[in-house]
Amino acid sequence: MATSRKRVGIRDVAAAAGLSITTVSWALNDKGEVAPDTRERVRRIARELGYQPNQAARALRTGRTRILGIAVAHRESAPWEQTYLPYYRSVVAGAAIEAVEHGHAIAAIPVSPTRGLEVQVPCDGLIVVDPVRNDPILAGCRSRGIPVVTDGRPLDEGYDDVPVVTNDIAAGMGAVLEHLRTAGTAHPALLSGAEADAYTLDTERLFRNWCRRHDLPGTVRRVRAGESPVAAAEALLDRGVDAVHALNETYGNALLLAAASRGQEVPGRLRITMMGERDPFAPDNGAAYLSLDPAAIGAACVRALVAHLDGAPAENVTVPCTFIPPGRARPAG
Amino acid sequence: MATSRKRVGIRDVAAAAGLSITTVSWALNDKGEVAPDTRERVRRIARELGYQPNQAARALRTGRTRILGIAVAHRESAPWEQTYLPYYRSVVAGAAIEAVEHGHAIAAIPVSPTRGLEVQVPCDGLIVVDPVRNDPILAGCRSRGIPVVTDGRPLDEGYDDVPVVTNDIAAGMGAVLEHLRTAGTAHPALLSGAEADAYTLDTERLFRNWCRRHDLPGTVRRVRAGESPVAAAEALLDRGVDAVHALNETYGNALLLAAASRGQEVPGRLRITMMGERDPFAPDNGAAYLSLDPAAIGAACVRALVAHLDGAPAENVTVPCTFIPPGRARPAG
DNA sequence: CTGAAAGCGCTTACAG
DNA sequence: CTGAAAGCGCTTACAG
Repeated sequence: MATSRKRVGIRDVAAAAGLSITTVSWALNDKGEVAPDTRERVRRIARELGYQPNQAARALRTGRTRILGIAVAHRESAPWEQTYLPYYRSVVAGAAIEAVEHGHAIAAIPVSPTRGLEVQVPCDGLIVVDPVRNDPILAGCRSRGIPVVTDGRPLDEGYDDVPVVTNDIAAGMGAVLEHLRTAGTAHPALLSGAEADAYTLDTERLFRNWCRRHDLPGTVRRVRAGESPVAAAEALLDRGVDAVHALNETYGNALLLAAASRGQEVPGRLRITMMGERDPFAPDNGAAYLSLDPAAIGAACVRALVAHLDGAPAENVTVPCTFIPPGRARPAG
Repeated sequence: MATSRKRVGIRDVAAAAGLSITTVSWALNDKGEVAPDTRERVRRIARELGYQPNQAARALRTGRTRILGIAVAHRESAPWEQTYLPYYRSVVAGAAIEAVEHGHAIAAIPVSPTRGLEVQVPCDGLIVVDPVRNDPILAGCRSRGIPVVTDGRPLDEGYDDVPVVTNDIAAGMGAVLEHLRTAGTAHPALLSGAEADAYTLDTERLFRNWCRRHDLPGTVRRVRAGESPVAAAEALLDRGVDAVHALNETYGNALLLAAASRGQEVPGRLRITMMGERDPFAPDNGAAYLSLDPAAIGAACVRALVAHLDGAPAENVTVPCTFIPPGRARPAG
């Protein structure tokens, strides 16, 4: 028998059940008033026929696609691949898993640095990761009326109505700096980046304020675009610092490498801390970690965006980070 | 002036240009025959009005959504978070970037282990990562006629028409085992996993065959579901092996941890190799890496799927992996 | 070269 | 409780 390869639609279900498509739609979507046994019968037939509603048609009709986009602001910048990508990947993974719980899916939205946002994907709202100064993505969403949630505070004016999910950098940096102070640092430093996002700026500000408060000579060194993180780390160590916090794992690993090449033991005369995800099964490398939990951030972004789409007022969320001192995972002895 | 918040549609563009929507659609999509200056004028007006075509309507009409789904087979298994997730994340990232080049977007498709595939996202095709035995996702796509590309060979029968993208495990394991043989191993081992996918099975087979060929006592130890990788690694080291290859970074790191707790130097009496992405800026940990390049895999999957959707015959792709001996990234001296 | 009209597959007032 | 019909915003034969 030549089974037609055409997809079964709501009409086919209606015909098989001897009902109108209205009743089928209502029975399947728990809308309107349908006799209980009719509802059951329709569902059974739909299942037997393998009916899958055409989501494009549904989206056209209802105006909701149940797709949430996720976009990274400084996607095309040179250091992105090594530094921000792992974080971004984890945010996406966390968002994707959480989205399922709310009946949504996550789509990665391409952002062209030249042409800006090109939302060819029909999505109900957008998660913008690490917005930068004069962010073209935020501007694009604003002008098109696309609901937005950001991971990281927008730096531009006029986005007070946007729900923001942030890492608790203040508490996290507090833990890091307290750790360094307890270890007796006399010359702390920060290996920072050139990207102008709230995370970078806040980290630098918190570091500087803390140094001022404790009357310590704090050095902030930014890895320039295109510069090797290892070269920057070596330059920093040559200035005689005794404790360095790194903005991300790439910079932190570069510091470890630079320290090793100079024979500086970590943690010893030199302390290294970094933002990053510590693999609990990896051997100790001497560094302390400030774990950001990007998957939790992604999940929080989804919850905030779904609530926003449902008309809830914008509410900001702060996700705690965890300080992991060196040697935590090393087994006793 | 009370600017209506309604989205501007093709009708608005047509009205502003004094043309029919047909001409507007053709001018914007480079279809049909439109006078060159008419085309330009339409485009300018569309730009001025900020017209963004409704993708749901377009998808309903054309039957193509320009969305590619990506799903992981054993998503819900317990060890997934630690072992497969990083790989999967990188595949998704690579796929997302490549998809842009082809005018498509990537959507993460949720897979319920109980209810199987629930494609609520309207996608033109699906990338299935690491299909397992009796894979419900593949079966779901088959029955619904959704075009598929897999990362990793399907284990089930009847998917000969599916394009497959694979890591060149054979060459990669060849490099790993040659490295171990040169180092003089007398008792090699493999720390493997319980997941029945082609990658795991092929790795085990290649290892066993090689041991047989070289007349060496090869030990294969599988980390059981729920078992601590570190405990498994310790149990393996207690059997007096002198070289271990780990299926992934989690297991590799567990081996490093177990070796450290036993005071076994790596690489020394004990050699450790693992599949995984070596951070070029991380200090040497003594292990050798077989780098899989998951981002390249993701990109290759997208290219294969797009070609498949365009009617090209199924063609398999093998992505090379790179062997990185220990100490590669350590600076001289 | 341009336009009027059909229709993609749904959901949802509205009428019985 | 059920059905006939409108319409979401596009693309595309078809007719001029």
